[in-house]
Amino acid sequence: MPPPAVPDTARTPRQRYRAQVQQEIKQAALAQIAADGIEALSINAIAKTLGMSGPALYKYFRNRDDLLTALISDGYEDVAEATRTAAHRAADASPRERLLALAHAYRDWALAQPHRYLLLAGTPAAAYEAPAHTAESARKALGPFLAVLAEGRPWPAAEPLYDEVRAWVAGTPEVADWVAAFTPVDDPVPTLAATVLAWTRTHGIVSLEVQGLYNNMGHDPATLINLEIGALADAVGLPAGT
Amino acid sequence: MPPPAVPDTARTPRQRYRAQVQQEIKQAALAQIAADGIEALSINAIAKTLGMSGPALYKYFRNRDDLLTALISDGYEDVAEATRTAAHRAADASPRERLLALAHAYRDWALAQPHRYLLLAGTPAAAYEAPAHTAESARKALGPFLAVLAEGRPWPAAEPLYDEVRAWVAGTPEVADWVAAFTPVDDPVPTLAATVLAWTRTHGIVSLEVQGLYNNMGHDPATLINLEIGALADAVGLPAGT
DNA sequence: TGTACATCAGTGAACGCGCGTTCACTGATGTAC
DNA sequence: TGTACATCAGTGAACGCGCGTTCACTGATGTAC
Repeated sequence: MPPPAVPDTARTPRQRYRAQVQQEIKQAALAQIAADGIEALSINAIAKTLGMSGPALYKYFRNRDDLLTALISDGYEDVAEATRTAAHRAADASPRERLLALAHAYRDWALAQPHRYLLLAGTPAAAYEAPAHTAESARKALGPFLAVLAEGRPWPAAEPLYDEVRAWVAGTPEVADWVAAFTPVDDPVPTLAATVLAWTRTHGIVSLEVQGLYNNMGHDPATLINLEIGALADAVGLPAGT
Repeated sequence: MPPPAVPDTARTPRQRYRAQVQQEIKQAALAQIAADGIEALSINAIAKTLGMSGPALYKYFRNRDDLLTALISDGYEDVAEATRTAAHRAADASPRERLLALAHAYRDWALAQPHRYLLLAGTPAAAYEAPAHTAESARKALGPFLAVLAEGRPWPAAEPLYDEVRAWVAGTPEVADWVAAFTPVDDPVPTLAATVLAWTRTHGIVSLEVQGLYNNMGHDPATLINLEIGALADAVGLPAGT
């Protein structure tokens, strides 16, 4: 896990220093979660590993919940970047292959840092209330799926789902904007529905794998990705040739 | 949530009393988890709600981890019973409808008690080590799926998965026994593979729903179940007529 | 270039808290004869 | 039926612990003139 770059918005030395310490705190927090789970996340323990006193962290985060929120936001950004990168890297492949590449990128991200994946998709922390921008962050990660699936055609069996998605789009303009940002498709409904399906299938596989529930079952989850996402690509008629 | 019956193995009054208090402790623990999340599970707090002193609980569970283990085991038993019940209730329906009934039963169980579902399929507790019988418990919940899916035929696209599952069955005799216990099928491989797929698809939908990640998306997860599990039923050729 | 002031990172002491767990005990319930 | 003993549920005191968070402070860094 490479240390995240300090944003360029930090102009003055003090701002840059501040941003850097903030990153160090988050890294230490992630290391702690990776080692002992989310319930072990402790302001005091983080401070100790950084060689600071506990109260010093309050100069950087208002409280424990704030820190947790930052970690989750970062996670969404990071997985979104992972899928975006995969999309760029596979830009020349067939739509079918691009879709598979996205699903595998999602899985690879989760496997490389399971504790972060569980931060986003595990048991929601009771005290933690998802901030309003969570939905938007999730959309970012799914955007590349939209762009690929726009090249498919409607799947007749999914008609009941289309009806529901149609009402959703009609009622929430930002969703239509989101689709438009990723693809200039006429009717966003089949594309959106297919994206929900791709997300659901990928998540189903990845979360069972990350949680260890596939243990002692003899299959490779990558095979499941190929099968399930491949079947979805076929269902919506994504071209497989170059 | 009806109070679980005290097992009949408790013969003497003392044993019956003991078993009953043990159930009450577990119920109080679940209530606590439901209210404040798993990290709020506390021996002392449970004792307080039951009007006992903290140390008294140590007469019933060796420690906090033991209690957690019991809750998880109970959860597996309970969801297994839910799918079994659904299987019996739908015994006269077509195989396709029976499969859908199982998936909906699994979802309904999870929605009725999300905190318990997350105990089984959420973020694994760091300190908690899954006991050896977890895999066996999970199998019980999936057994009814096996029984229905045995009535399907191989799905050509799933061939790569079959290869992996074949090796798994060959290497672990108890899996073959498990299949045999639920259905007298000749070649267990396609049935097992289909069961893994049914589980994965159902879990993908249910876990996103329970974790609230479908929030502000306008679809009914039940529609997704029908679509995804229906598509699987079609892929393996489960008869739809009566 | 030097001085006066403002900003702000970080400290150390202190707060009240609830946690899991142990221990020696009391007193009620059950058992053997 | 009565007595002696064993079992065992439950208590209260005590342990050491680490937690999140507040507060008044020091001292270094940056800014204005």
